Amino acid sequence: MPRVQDARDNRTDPSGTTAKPRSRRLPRQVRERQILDAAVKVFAKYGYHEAAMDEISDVAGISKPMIYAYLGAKDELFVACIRREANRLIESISQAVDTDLKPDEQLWRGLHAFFEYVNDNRDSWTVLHRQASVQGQPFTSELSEWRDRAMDMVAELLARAGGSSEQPVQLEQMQPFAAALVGAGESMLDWWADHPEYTADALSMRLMNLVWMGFGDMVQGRRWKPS
Amino acid sequence: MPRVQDARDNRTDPSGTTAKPRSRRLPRQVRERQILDAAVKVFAKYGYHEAAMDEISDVAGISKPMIYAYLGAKDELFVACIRREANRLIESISQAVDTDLKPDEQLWRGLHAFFEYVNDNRDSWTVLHRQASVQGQPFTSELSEWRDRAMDMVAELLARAGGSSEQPVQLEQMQPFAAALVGAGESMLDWWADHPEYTADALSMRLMNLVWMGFGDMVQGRRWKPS
DNA sequence: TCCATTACCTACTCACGAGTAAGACTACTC
DNA sequence: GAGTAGTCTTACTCGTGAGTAGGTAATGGA
Repeated sequence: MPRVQDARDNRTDPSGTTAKPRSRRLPRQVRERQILDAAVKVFAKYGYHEAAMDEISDVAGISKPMIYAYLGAKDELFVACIRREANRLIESISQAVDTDLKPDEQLWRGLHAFFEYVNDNRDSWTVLHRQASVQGQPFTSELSEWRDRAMDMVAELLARAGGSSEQPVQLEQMQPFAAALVGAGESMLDWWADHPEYTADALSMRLMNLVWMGFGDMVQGRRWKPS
Repeated sequence: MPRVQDARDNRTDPSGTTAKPRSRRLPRQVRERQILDAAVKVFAKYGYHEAAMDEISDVAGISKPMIYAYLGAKDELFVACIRREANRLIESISQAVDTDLKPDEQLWRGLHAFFEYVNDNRDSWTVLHRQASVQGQPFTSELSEWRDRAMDMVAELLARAGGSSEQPVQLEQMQPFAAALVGAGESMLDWWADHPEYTADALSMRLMNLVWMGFGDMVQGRRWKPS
């Protein structure tokens, strides 16, 4: 007769097949990080709706009520993910951009940092980008907010590039261009996923050429190069 | 005592509050169109998962089993929407592009047609674009397929623009640029939703300037104009 | 060694929504 | 006017998964 009663205690699991032996009694802070890590992974894999809280708790190596206790309901958890990952991404990019550099160089550094971050943090990016659609209201604002922040950063960068001290460019004027640029980057990233033979370097260089030189110049063989 | 028994017959509904008096016994073809119209509307409003079959049937003015009888399960219905709307969009654009024109002019017409289509068919566009994320497997292929078709169209256009008859450009080379361009358009469109004061004309012109002249040129005051 | 606190669990409930069974009604044909 | 094909409905089932009730057990301080 197979062990029926109480075979659930993974501390004594003899098979070694249990995915993650749960470490016991860790401080809240540590657990919260583990939960967020797991949530990002699972949300990236399935998207918000298909992601099951049960799976997140599994991956985190903890039971479901802990998630609710520490980070709240599913949508709150999702918002927490967005917040953390958005901050990380924006942080990475703004660190790469030195405002003392020439405008084109700034743009180049920014783009490059963007591509590198995404390359190194696929799940993070997927959660931020692939989920932008979920329109179920509660966290929609949170999602568009991070996007706006990113957009503003780019718009500012473009405004610095386009204006002089005598004749500054309206930040607003730059907004549609910023939108286009961010979207172009995102889309190229998607395309990259199916063509991994390219490097982050090569792709960000192409994007830089497209937005800085324009296709008209490129057709004639002119290229942008980092100084 | 309020009417409890059999108050459901909307043919005799006296209140006038019934949303849509159901027209009765229409041929299959007509119903299918109505269902697809309703589905596009509801999918656009809520996204795939949040959209309820019950609501679609309501909006279509028909009962739920009819949807299953005519167009199959939810995912099949969704695929049918994607297919129809993608065809309409691509049709619109390719009609606008006359391959006899100069390459930049072709590009301009294409962009313009794109912006106009989306302006006139918000729901259609939303379903195609905002849902690209849903990774739940069944119809993912359908979704990426239409995107690939769009991308190929653009890549071809760019290849024609960039190559000469002696030295043709590899279609493949154009792919990352096509991706960037499509993404830029999509993103600008999103931005547009929050800034309706712009016209389709103004925005497509900006995008054209960005991708054809490049930001470097634009900073110096050079602009692209339609001939 | 007792108590309070904090970490942690199993085993539920309960709503929602996809999908269906079973048949009614209409219109057309022969 | 009986049969048949196609339209259309109500009223269900039933799985799934978010969220919770109600506890146990480890830890650290008094």
